[in-house]
Amino acid sequence: MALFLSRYEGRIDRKGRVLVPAPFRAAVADQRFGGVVCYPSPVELAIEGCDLARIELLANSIDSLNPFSAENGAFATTILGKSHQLAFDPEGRVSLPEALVAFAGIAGAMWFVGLGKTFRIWSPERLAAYEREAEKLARNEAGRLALRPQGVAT
Amino acid sequence: MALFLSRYEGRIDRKGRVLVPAPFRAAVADQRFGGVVCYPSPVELAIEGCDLARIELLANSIDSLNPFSAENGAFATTILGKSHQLAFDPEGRVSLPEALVAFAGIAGAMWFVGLGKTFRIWSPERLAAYEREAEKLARNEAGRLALRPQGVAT
DNA sequence: CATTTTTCCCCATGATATCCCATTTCATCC
DNA sequence: GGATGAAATGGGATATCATGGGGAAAAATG
Repeated sequence: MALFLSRYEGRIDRKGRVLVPAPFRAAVADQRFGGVVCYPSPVELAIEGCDLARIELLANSIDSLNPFSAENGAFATTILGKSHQLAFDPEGRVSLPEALVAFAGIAGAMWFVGLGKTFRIWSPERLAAYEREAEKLARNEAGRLALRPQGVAT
Repeated sequence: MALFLSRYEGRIDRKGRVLVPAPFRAAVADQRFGGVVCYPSPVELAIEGCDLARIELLANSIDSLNPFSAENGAFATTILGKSHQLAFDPEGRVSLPEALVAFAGIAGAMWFVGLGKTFRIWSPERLAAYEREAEKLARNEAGRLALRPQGVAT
């Protein structure tokens, strides 16, 4: 599965296209699907993205609940139902759906922030505000994070 | 098995046809049957759809219950007995059976919502109402959803 | 078996998204 | 510091998708 690191500035051109940072493209280059999947973050006012394999994993995890349970429907509708499979054009650009751009409050500029298995796309203002809080939290909680060897890789 | 993501608006034309969103058609393009299977959702007032392979999986699951149990008959009658195999016309349209349209309360416009292995077709009003509840539920239960590596792929 | 009705195939048109190429910018190496 | 290659940007051309409707084949009906 892909690994997204570091951060890069992005910009919407006048045709609605956004160049995905080259290192993020390289992270998904060896996959069946040449592109990324984006959806509104369930916890922040930002777009979240990952590779298709992770979304398939999520779909399988949801499906392994009772297929007709209320939780199943709720998760699937709020995440999978708002996901967009975005293919790269030959130059590595995608067109971000209007709904996601509006959700994240993006107008022109944006930041791609790598989070490992996923990444987020933030409006510059919201990222700045978020980071002030995130740094405090990370400093306080850093002692709790355990590195756990992976038995099953994905 | 097919993966259905995102959401798309649909519409019944004056000949009773509905264009299935191109990405949903692509999701089932490599299957034996060029089309989808639709049935009334057992839990919501919406049409539910999937590819033929999933219905076969469901039929097998039901069959592995006691063949003469009450549950067996109930599932089979309410889902399999009300399923319709809908083939695409050359333009990718299907004609939704009147019974399903009436069940979902659809009159003209509708929304196709991807749920991963399946999708739902909602009347706009009912989808809006459902989503208000679904988002609450998803937020409350989000911590419970673990990404689980898949032992058995489908 | 004839007639009516329905279904499905086929084509035309318009809108949209994608591809493709030209140009510019940036980073790296010599 | 100049040269080279990769990456980014912009915009015209093209293919794909959506939509509407005529007409033939199949099915249902009397």
